[in-house]
Amino acid sequence: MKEQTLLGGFAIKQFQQDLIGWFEKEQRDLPWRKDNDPYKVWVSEVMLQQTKVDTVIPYFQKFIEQFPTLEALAEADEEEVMKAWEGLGYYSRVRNLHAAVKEVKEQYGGKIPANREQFAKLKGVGPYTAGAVLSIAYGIPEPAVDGNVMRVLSRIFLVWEDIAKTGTRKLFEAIVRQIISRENPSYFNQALMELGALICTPRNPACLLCPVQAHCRAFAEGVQTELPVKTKKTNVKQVPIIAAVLKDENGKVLIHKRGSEGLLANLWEFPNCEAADGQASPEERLEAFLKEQYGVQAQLGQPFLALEHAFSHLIWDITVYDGKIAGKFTETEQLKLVGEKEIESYAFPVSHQRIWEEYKQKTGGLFHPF
DNA sequence: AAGCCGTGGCA
DNA sequence: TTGCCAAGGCT
Repeated sequence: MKEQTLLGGFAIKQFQQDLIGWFEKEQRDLPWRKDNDPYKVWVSEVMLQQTKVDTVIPYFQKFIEQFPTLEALAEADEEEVMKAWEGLGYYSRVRNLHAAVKEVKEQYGGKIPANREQFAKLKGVGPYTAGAVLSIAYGIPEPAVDGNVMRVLSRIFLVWEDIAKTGTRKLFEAIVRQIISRENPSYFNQALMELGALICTPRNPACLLCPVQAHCRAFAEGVQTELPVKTKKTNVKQVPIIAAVLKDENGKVLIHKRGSEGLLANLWEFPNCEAADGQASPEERLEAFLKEQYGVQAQLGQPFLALEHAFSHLIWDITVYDGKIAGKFTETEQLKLVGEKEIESYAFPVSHQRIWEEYKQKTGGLFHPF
């Protein structure tokens, strides 16, 4: 076995002691570490997926205040839950969490299952989240392999596999299963991640302060900055977007709810479409789109804002017009006219929050009849 | 398996 | 300024 080759001569007990001892002394005081309530641990782990601790803290506190228990979240309205996630990104996380929590309430009597088989079946619960919640909340010795853990272990055991590849995680899980503390799997897993966040960082790891320096093969060979191996691919394409803040004769604003799949699913937005490459003028194109897709007769005014918004895989170049709604149309669940005050209770992506902020400034928040 | 899915911070 | 990165999961 490859793992056993890797582990040859490795002082497991001493490593556990050094690692956990350091964590007991140096761990950060974080809001989700105040107790081991499985629900709160779960919420924190979902929020922390691909998201920095500093970003998560205020969201976590507000979320738990608003939905203190699994039942409270299960019974909450979708719109309210989306709003609580507004600005955090990766919005399918919260949709899946909401569905999963309902599932736990109905199928497991509100108790989060204490085994990987059942827990990992829930929506949005993958191998990492399952291991994290099971070990932290229930003390079960399951691996919780995230980016931190792969980085730390790749250095300690000199693993040159590409961590960008899907299958590589399993190799690290196999290692963790052999070295995890059976006495305190919670601290062991958390310590590995905390070490990755504070000491064994991607660039300039603080090896001189590292509690497990003596166990680290990368440090011994002076190659810690070459690990982990991670292939990158950046293929970001630009997408031109035409958007509009449209008011009716009463000064109400038209907003649209995005579909339930894909980018920014279920979030609200100001009506917009992709700009054509050349041909028709942007104004005409958006007006035609509004008529065809929404049955809305609109008359665009002037562009008042141009902004660029970068996602991980694409860039929106948005030109925003003001304008007015000319005729009647039918409001639906996805297409609403709302008052200026009411807008703030809907969840918008950051790019459209910016549009609204800018619009309010330009108009002084007042109705103007063009 | 590889591409999709957000956002803000930092060198 | 630009690219890269952060406690991943889904399809």
